[in-house]
Amino acid sequence: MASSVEDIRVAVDLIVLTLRDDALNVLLVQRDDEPHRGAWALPGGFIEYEEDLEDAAYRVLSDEASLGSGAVHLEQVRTFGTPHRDPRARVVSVAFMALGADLPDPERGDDVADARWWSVEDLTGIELAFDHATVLGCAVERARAKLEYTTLAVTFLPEEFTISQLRGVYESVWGATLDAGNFHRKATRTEGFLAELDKHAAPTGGRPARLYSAGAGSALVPPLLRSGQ
Amino acid sequence: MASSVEDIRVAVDLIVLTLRDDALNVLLVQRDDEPHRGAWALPGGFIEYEEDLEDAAYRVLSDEASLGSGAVHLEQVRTFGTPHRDPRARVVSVAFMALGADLPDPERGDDVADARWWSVEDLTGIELAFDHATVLGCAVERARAKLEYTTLAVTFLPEEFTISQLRGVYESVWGATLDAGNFHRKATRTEGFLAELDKHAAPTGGRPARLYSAGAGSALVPPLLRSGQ
DNA sequence: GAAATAGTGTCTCTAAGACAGTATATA
DNA sequence: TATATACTGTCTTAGAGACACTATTTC
Repeated sequence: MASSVEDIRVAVDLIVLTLRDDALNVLLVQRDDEPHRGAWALPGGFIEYEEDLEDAAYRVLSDEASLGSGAVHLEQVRTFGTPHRDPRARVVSVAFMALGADLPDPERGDDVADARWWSVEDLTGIELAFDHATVLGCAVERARAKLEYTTLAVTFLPEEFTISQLRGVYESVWGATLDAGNFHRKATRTEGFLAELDKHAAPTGGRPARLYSAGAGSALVPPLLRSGQ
Repeated sequence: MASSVEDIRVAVDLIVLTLRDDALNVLLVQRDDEPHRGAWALPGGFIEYEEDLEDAAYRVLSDEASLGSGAVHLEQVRTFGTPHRDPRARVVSVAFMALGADLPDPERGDDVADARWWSVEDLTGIELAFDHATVLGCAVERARAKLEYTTLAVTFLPEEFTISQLRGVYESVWGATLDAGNFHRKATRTEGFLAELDKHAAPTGGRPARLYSAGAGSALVPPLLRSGQ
């Protein structure tokens, strides 16, 4: 039987990123079915006929990752649709990146043998199902790049945070060390990045740090570039 | 009859951009069928079962826009898939942006009443078919942003070009005026942007300009920011 | 010669990086 | 007191913007 356009399926794949122990982590599920049974994969699922792409992404987040929509920033990354990327059928998959703070350990969802957080760094060498290594790499690079010229870093932090925590986001995601003093000046003097609160964090063996929340802006002008490090 | 996932179709839409008379132009086709008969739309088409997304984009470029693949830079922008964006069926459309130099006037393709270049600026106020105004806006903003931190501007120019022509690309796409002297210094001293040729352009009433070709780099470090204008 | 376009020099100002110094907590 | 963390000040340097100046062509 010749396959035709009616056999093309549309899916969403999710790259759920959070910080755990100062390392960028991604949520993967272990496949319970062929193909790639037992391999780790990005959570994903087919879209329904009357469902927006974003809604499908939130549904997968809830079903496969047991994460509510409240605490995450969701953003489309790219669409992957090369024939035979899924051996069963032609699947065109829209990749979404979801960023959140302190995301919980996932419960095991449907059609999934296991689900857990992986440090992105530890994943080099581990083979993922389908083309998910490419998809993951694409999303991680997007996140790294967007820290430079947007306020995206705050989505990895709780509502209230310190400058040190914010610097920790940059250091963890970029895998670089930043000068604490210079970062402090840059973060506090870039308009729209932060909103200063009249509160301080509980001290951790030193001077208590002032708390901030996310500012009104979304662009960082001028940007906070990696290159100069 | 209830619609199901078998009725979802995947398409590509093309935002073909070039410069004509120092203005950013986009190629639009006039629809010959309902819905939106007579309205102007982005060229697009459904993907085939064994066809990569990029290949489908090149096919549409050739069929509907009568443009070969040689002279364009093709890049995925975003995927649009909100239900009812096409009233006939559920269509998930992957938007591709195609940039080229001196693209010719299109011949009229199949299923199309007319096809022509529009100045992007002149299009404000004109209603496009489907959600194509949003798609176009998304692509134009992407192109504008990528001029800042990539060498994408050279894709709007022929193989050999002058610094003035390159500055003209920035000025046309951004709709801004740049200082000629400062731009010259920035362009020639940013590593990887340009390759100096041992040739000069024919003079146009002044000192003949040196010719350059695209350099080996794709990133502009440090970037050439709009914000400071 | 004037006019037009190309390209360079120079001054100022912003902001990044290096790093020393100060502030405020705990032990 | 020492130590740890948070923050601020200062110096140097890179690079952007403003703009004057020189270079090379056509008319």
